[in-house]
Amino acid sequence: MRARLADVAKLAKVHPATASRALNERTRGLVSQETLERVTAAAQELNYLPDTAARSLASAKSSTIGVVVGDLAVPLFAPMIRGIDDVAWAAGYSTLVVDTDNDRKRELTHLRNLHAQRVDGLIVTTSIVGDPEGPERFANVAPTVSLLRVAEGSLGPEVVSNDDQGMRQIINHLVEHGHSRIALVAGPPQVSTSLARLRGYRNALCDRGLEPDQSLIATIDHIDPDRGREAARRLVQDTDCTAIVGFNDLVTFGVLKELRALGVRCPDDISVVGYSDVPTADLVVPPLTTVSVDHYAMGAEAARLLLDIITGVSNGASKAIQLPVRLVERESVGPARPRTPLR
Amino acid sequence: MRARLADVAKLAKVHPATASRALNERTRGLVSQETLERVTAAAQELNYLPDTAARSLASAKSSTIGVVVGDLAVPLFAPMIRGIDDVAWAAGYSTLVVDTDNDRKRELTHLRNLHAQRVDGLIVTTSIVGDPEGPERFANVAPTVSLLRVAEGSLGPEVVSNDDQGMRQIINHLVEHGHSRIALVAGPPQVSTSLARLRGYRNALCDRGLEPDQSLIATIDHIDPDRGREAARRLVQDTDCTAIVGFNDLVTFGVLKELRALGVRCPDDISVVGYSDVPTADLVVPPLTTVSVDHYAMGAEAARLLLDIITGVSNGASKAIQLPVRLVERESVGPARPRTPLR
DNA sequence: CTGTTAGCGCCTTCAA
DNA sequence: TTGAAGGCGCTAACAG
Repeated sequence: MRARLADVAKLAKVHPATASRALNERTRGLVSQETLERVTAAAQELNYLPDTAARSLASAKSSTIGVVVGDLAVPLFAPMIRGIDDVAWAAGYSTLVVDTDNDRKRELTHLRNLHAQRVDGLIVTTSIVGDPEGPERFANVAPTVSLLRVAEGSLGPEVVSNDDQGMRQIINHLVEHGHSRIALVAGPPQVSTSLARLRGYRNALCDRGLEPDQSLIATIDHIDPDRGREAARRLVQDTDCTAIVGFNDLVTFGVLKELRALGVRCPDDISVVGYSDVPTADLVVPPLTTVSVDHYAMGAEAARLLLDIITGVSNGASKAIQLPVRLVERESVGPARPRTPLR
Repeated sequence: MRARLADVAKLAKVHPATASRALNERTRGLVSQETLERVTAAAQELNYLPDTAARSLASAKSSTIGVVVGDLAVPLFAPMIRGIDDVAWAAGYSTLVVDTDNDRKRELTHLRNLHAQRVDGLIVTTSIVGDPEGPERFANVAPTVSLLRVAEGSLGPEVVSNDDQGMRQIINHLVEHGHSRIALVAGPPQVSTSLARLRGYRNALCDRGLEPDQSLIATIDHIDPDRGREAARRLVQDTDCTAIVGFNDLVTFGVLKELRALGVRCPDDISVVGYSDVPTADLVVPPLTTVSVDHYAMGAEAARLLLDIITGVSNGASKAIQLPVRLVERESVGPARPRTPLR
């Protein structure tokens, strides 16, 4: 059978309580150097691993944080989770990630489980804009940090990328290549990043003295390459745009595909820019110019923020962190070439 | 404060033990219909959620299975994890997935944690061929099912895809298009799928009366698009191959990219086939013909197998499940056109 | 079918 | 600095 604390204590010839103190980071200071060594040695020898269940029960904390993700298949989550993991682990916390498949019912079930696990905190990437009970549902389980997507309006702690900056970089880059008819494939409005990027797009255009033209904005209701294709078709057929900015890389892949299907060359006829810099962005044709977001850093930052809140270092009230982004120039942007709508 | 079992019991006017029985799937039969209803109602009313830690401690089982993954960013893991999740949940088990970043030290740390969590079982996707202590390291923690990759030689339960069938389909497809000089970018030999696909390739060629030619096999030491590029260059320059089969889609994306860089058209000059059918496989140029593996099903199957072992339904001894695969024809394969090495 | 009685393995007061 | 005692919330025998 596995070694228990009592076994370690016996081997070290101390009381279990003392062994406990020696083995716990936080209480280690209460123990003499010598016993500490004896206990540590004994634990090592017996290959002792504290039982997390017992520990949670006794200490009334799980040392676990829950991570709620909408779709693990979205490539940006992998680095993000690693970022979370790394700082959580360093602080002695485990991480429990659940994939809701973007399904409300699944989310609820998972949330119940996280609740039952008594997670000490929550990192949520599935916030919906304007969802009134959303934030509460999470906060009801444990202190929550919103990551990537936010509810907009709730004032909880959050970590997002600086989409205003990102859009500005894109627009500047495009304008420098002579573009002035710049179209946007805007994401679904219930996703906060859609709004943030749309705002950034408008602001950046204005800053450059360009009038935002509503007809150049194609809004999609689903983050999917096919919606990107449809949007691109409309844009190419109905407008004289010389550049298309996609909501994110995935959608932009669809844009690229449709352009090809339409016989429109990129970047010769139309320039294209994505957003996120997913790993395959430089594998498509042409390699996609896009905005690189440091998802690992975002995850790490969110974990740090959450741990500060959990441990009481910060109350986290309405602390909002915005991480910088960076334009990655590849081959999908070229000089503007004036064109007329296809039909 | 949160409701405890005692609160529910009091409200339902029964003993806590009875409430416990009523609330547990397995012991529910031991309780009268009427008390069951009372207890359920009380639990509902108090919004009772059993404390998993206490439950684990008392029952000496965590109802949790650990999933060890090498790199969450690899797209096939998302559906796989969902498959695992779905059947695990249905059986009342939670799932704890850890990303080892393909790093041995990280794997060890995570394994320690899973051990401390007292996971009831393990699904491992990071098995290394010929690693003698590998299987033991895992088995030491909990009953283990190998998924996707196996250690080859250990006789534990495992779930893999039928790579022999997959390769056969690819080779047949290619032969039907007139190819006979078919090259293979073989994966790293410590990965079991590399070996399985290599075997499948050889077998399929033989079946078609084609002599396997060692010079047509380029082995890479890392699963990475860039290695795919290098391999493709060698193959194109040094051999007269008219088709290239990649170890998996990611590597094959690199092959495609290199062909383009070399001015070799696909599929006009050289046909290309991938493996796995990742979501972006039809977004590249040309859309990639590849073998579709049902990763969701693989995950589900693995979870089922593991649960059978945990619950004693099966001893699982050397049970090996092979899931069928299916060729997805897109646009990267065309008729063979004889060619000479580029140099 | 239900109540009683003991812990599960650990942490955390309290005293010494 | 260490030992003693109690309990975290639940399940699992065993009676009844």
